[in-house]
Amino acid sequence: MNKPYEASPVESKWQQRWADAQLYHTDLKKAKKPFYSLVMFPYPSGDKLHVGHWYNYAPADSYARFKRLQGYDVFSPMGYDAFGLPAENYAIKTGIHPMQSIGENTQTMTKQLSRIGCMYDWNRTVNTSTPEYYRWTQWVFLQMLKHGLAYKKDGNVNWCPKDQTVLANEQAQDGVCDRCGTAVVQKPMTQWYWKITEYADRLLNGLEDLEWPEKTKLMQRNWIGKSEGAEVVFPVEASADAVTVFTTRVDTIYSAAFVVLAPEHPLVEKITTKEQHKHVEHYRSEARKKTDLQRTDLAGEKTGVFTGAYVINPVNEERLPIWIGDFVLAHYGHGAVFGDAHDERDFVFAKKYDIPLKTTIKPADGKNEDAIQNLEICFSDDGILYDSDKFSGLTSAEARKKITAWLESLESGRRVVQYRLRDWSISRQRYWGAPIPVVYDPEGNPHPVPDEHLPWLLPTDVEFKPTGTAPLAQSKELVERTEKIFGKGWKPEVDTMDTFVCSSFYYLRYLAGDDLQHVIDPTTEKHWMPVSMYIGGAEHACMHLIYARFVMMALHDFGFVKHDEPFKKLVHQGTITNQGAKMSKSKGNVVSPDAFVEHHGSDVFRMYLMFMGPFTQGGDWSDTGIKGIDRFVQRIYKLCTTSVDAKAATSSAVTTKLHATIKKCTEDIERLHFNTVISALMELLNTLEGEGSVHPDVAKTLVVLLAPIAPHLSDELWEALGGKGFVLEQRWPAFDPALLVAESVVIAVQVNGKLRGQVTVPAEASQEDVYAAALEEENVAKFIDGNEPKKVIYVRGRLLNIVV
RNA sequence: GCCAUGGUGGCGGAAUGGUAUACGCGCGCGACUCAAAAUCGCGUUCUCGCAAGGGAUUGAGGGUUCGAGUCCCUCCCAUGGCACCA
Repeated sequence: MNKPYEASPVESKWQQRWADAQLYHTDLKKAKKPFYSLVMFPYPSGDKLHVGHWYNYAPADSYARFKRLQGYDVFSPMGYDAFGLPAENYAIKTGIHPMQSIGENTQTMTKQLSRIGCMYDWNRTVNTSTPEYYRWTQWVFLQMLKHGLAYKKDGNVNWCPKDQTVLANEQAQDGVCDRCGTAVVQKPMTQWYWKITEYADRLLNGLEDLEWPEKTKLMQRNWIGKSEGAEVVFPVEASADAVTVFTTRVDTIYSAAFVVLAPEHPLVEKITTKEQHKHVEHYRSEARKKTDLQRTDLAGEKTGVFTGAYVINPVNEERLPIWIGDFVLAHYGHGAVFGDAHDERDFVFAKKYDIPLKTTIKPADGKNEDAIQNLEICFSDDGILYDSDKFSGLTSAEARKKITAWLESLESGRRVVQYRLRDWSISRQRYWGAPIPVVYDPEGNPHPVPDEHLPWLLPTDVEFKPTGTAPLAQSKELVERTEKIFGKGWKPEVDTMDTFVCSSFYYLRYLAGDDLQHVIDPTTEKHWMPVSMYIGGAEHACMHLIYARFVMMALHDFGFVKHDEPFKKLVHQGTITNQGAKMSKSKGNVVSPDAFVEHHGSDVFRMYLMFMGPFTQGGDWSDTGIKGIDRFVQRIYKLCTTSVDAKAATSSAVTTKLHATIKKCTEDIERLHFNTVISALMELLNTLEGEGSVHPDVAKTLVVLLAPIAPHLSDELWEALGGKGFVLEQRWPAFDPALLVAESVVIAVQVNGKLRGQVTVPAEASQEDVYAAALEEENVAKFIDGNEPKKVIYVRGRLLNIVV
């Protein structure tokens, strides 16, 4: 009687043996074939790991194990992105210091992570909230400052009234706070910014060579939002002032009918006439009250008011009224546009306010020409110019070039490139983050904290309750420290850094270990970067994944790293939902893996998640079917412990299946299709079970194929089969293409493309042989019905189609 | 509105232009058992037929091809992203 496989004791036994043998410790210096396998590090929350964590980490680990079996020196680290709001909010609620709760959370989380059985090298880990780590966050800031990429600016910032902090544009998409969903308001404030815009072109061009999902690249391209066009200067009538506008359609300039400024535009106050002053002021104060969300609500009608002033169109001296409208964005281009009949939005705006329009572009195909000229419909595509002086008759594309050149010669315009990307605001008025290492002299000028004072410690004598000013402002210790080092009257910066700064270079600090001399030792960086495989959520497409690229490029330019892209290959795992909704604590639909892991073991649970479907697809959670994986594990255990016999013969059918399985597993793990890897192994098991007994070599190969997806079980079986060492120290099997073809094959026989029978022939049979065999088939003969075939198509080893 | 991805049994899903529905779940029948669970065997897209076999079928409709889930066109639906960017 055979014993069933008992996962729990076996799994803890192997986890202990792996740890004792330091099996997952990678010697970075000695590695000959480095493979840097990285998953986005988690926030150490107090909640237990949920199904989503397992769905993310287990397949990533299986891929890393596969690479190790293929002979790579795999480095697979894990750590914690520990600064941030949740710990601080928890502290506000309970009074427990974030340092304490984070410390406890990382401990329990590490324990839970080890239950998955991942090959993490815990000799090198990071916790972004420790002084040893954030001294480097501060160092990066100082480097940015030194190289002119960090600056302080007054301006409107995205402000979350609930979290009482500033948000980066990337964190305030759709006008709501990405943490709590509260509507973001604009608030004037002095903030530190990093000049990510200086890297816009490189961030855009660098995408081309990255093995990233096209979708993600597209999202970054849209976020950077490069657009080429022209700047045109419109002098204000009877004034020395001028309005500069940006346009991508300078070919339409002869049809310009009006100009619209953003309500915040600095010229508004100066140019507004007495008669219009009241209306304009009223409109501006209303605009200020609106949130960004309201202002960008597409359903909302475009509104505006006339300022009473006019500009002169430099190309034809026409007088155009100046309006203000809140659909014009102050921060894009010059916060001003010209309006004309060839833009849908302008067209509607002009009709609403009875501004006279004229057309100067006609469609090349002449379609709807009358309706367009009569201003019944708006033509906004490229076409042919008319009524445009010497440019009449040109196509839009030609006209754009020539008009721009002409404007340049008149000094009334020039070719420019605009980006939608804005500089990264990194200041946060929160406690639980890396302090910005800056101090102010008595005159209020900022000075960097010199490197020798790093880490510039986060003070502990503060209240966590948000008041709208930074919590660090209350720290007596920080003020005393500043005065002691820099002198009387010097004051510390009291803002902390956005946590995305911490995570923008952590992949270097894993490699650096406890190196306190360099952010990363150049030899190690050269050898190990960029990350070979980076796995994480798609929600970071325009945040972490763009910041990390920017910081890597900057560090490259400062001379600290050789590479300028951090992540060569990127994959996003799919999302696991519950009843169609994303799992979240607030919805109360989070599924805990604990009960399943306890009952079936980690291997079964890992495989079950992988068996659900392709890794990048995700899916809706359901536990029906976990039994199927459990049966698979029991059967494979039974086969390897009771049916292995050194005297067993290996049939050619088994050999063919084995090599086909090796091929399938190799290819499908590479493309992260673990679901089909598992079904291929099930098919192989079905074949082997039909054999009675199995040769140890075959069983061992099966176990190695199983190793990436079921690490504990495969080591247990490897040992049971008398294998030496750990299964992970074996080599991934190679398949022999010659053995993929069975001795005899089943050929499908079609008549006129419809399946009418099957014949079994030797693999090397010729078309004639197969055709002859097919005619013997009663059903095939019936459908040919004595007709002479017009055509016979033979696909070797697969199919014969007889056309009559 | 624009862009992207997808739509296959009762369910999760599989399929280099070449036997659609692999693998698994579930379900049905049988074996073992006093019985049940577990396990094992057989069956399981729909439909007509006792059977042999026929017909239909990959969101809908067209097209290319000896042959289309796969390629092309039109449309419908779902999900994700972007969305006053001049």
